[in-house]
Amino acid sequence: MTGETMTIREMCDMFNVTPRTLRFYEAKELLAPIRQGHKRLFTKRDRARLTLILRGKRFGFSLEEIRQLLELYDADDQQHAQLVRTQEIAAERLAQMIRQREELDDAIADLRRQMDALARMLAAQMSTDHAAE
Amino acid sequence: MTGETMTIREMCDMFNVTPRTLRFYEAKELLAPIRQGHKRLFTKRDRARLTLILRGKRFGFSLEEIRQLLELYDADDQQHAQLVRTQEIAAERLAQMIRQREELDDAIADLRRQMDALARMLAAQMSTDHAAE
DNA sequence: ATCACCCTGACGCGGCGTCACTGTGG
DNA sequence: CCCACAGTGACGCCGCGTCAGGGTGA
Repeated sequence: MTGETMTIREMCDMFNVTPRTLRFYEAKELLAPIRQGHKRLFTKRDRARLTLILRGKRFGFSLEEIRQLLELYDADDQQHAQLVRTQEIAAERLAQMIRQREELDDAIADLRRQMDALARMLAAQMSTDHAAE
Repeated sequence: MTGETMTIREMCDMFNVTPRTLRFYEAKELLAPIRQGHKRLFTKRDRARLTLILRGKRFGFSLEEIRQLLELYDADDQQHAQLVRTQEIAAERLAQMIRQREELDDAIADLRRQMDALARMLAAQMSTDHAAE
């Protein structure tokens, strides 16, 4: 809280994650907080990386894939080749997400059909023996 | 293959799952194949249950939830209360799936924006020093 | 001495994949 | 005798949650 670095608590509050998550990301080499004694101190760099990590997760990348993307991103200069590679990877992910969306739509339509069938069974029951109750 | 029962291979081919999956479902008490010696033989009942299991998975139910639904479904007579309960559970699932779809849509839109930004960076690069290459 | 927070193991879950090894029928 | 298939453990993966137990500073 010297303005520069943050404790684990502050990070958690800022990004809405748990301490366990931050420690896990460190173990997986996604973050690299410095130490004050045995305590972690998260730098601006960690903040930037965590932002990218959480964004990557929303897109459905695995942590290992995210680690590799961060590596690309980390090379001092944004080389042409790296940007192109990133673009390819993103395009693949997008395609998968779109497929996923189609499957989800199908499943939703299917579930609605099942629910309709259920509703019909209930209606049929009502109009027979259970009607007197 | 006496027409009545099927071997694990036949089941796998029919439902497009692996032997490991069928054994796992048995361990979780979702299926209950009979035995011929030490070999499994899957009955018509197993086929019906597996159909429901795979359908449940598409809807995003956990195997444990599916087990409970199969229990309801198994009670000899389709009691009114059971159907109503099933309807409630299905409605909750449907709501979750719809939320999930919204999140997915947001993520897709977000990824597209990121990709646009990337494309602009590449375009900017092209129009400067790398243009000569 | 208490309290609040930090730390480090280590195990658990869900849904299987993947060995390694042992029958068994043809 | 061999091969293809069946079986049973048991461990691995991913992304953490959740203890248990110990340290540290106010």
